[in-house]
Amino acid sequence: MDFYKNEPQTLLAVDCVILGFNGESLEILLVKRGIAPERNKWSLMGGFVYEDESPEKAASRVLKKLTNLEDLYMENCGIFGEPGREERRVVSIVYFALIDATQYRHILSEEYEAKWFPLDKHPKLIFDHEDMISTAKHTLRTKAALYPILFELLPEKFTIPQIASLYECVYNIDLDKRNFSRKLLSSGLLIKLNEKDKENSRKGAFFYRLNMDIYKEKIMSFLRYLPSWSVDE
Amino acid sequence: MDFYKNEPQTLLAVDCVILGFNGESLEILLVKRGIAPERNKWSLMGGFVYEDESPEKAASRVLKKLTNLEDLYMENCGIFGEPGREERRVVSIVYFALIDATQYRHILSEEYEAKWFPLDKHPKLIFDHEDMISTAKHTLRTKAALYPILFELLPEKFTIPQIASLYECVYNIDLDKRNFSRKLLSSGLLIKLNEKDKENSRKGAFFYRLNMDIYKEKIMSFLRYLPSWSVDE
DNA sequence: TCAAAAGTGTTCTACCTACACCCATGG
DNA sequence: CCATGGGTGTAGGTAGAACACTTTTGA
Repeated sequence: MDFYKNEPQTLLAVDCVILGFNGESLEILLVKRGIAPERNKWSLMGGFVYEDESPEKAASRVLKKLTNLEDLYMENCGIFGEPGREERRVVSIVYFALIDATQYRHILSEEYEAKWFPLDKHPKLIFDHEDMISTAKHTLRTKAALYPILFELLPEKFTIPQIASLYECVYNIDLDKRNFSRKLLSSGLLIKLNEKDKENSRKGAFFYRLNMDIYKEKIMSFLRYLPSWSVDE
Repeated sequence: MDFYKNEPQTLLAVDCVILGFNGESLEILLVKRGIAPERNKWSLMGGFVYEDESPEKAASRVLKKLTNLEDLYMENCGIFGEPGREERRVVSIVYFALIDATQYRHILSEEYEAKWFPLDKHPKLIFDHEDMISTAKHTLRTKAALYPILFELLPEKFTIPQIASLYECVYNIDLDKRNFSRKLLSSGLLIKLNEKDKENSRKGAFFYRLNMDIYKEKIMSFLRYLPSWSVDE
């Protein structure tokens, strides 16, 4: 049978806020748009959702097409569907993706003109893409407050000073690295390696890697107004 | 100009997980589906997104059509777009809505056969609607841990025991009401009224109402690994 | 040997938890 | 006058914030 025959159809797109950490600050990957309208202007990487794929799948596909990377951390962070947001009616689902530092300067597809920009200083973007970045930032902050997802931005081996400066720049704050280090170590999330990073200091900071078992289980939230033991599920 | 002429179009729908609190437990509002396919089976209230409205607007419209209520607390909590989720390809955006207790037994539109069911004991639903409820539950818990949104489920005047039992049933836990009460009062969120609720106990519990100024500002999250003062924005 | 960054120890404080106990009231 | 649920007082513990201090190393 052919249901919903008279219902309106819509152009459905995805746009990706692609974030990376260069060790000092957050950057965002933008592309020069290849199609009209607004051709040759900077924008988020995006694309239309095909009929045989989910929006999430479309976002992965689009991301892979640009970066050649798969299995990135990705999360929906908003839907932009105001009727007037583009010349034609397009509803866009926004995802943010976190790219880890080892793959940071990866081979971008030659097909696109893409470039990393400082997150807080990038060119003007088309349509409502700047709003999309704002919601992505907000979602990232909220999410990172409850779940240890910022590790997705770090290489497999990382030091505590590294992740501290990542937190500093996501939240735009100044951390007491001494207390931060202890808090993090007490979480059980990290496994110490017998190796130091001598690049960035005389003494050198130990490398750690994630304890994946614990990482996956750390789906605990702080429950305001609730006792802290009350986390089930 | 006519852009995107050859791009695929999609049926875009919204589905609403409508939650209410009867003073004892959470309930969900379901409807008997009026159109094929799956006509006459229980489902979430939903509808297609029109060409001249945003998905959010569509959700409000659909919600109002069923309940005659406007300006409910509503939030996106997922997108369901796997190709095989319905007979025909439909991408559905899920919203959850919280209905406050005073409007709880409101006049449902006569157009629909709608009924409140206990959230943890409702009939089988069509398609992936049960998964939608799961993600809504999860989003509600996460959200309510960071923001005081559960007040949306209570009437304008409410007692602390009332909200305590609401928290108990959202998180499926047993609270120490004495400590809960103090914690809540110290938040500055509540304004005490000179009136007691004598319905539910001999002594009677004082009514409170929300301090809206503080309620709106309480967009603070607990930032794991971060000092608590580090909340900006 | 000095500067700089990594990391440890220690104190102070705030808050959370548990629980004893008091309060108000209707039957 | 007592059972019931609302609410306060308080003590002990835990965790965060602040910061002095030690460690490691290259220049």
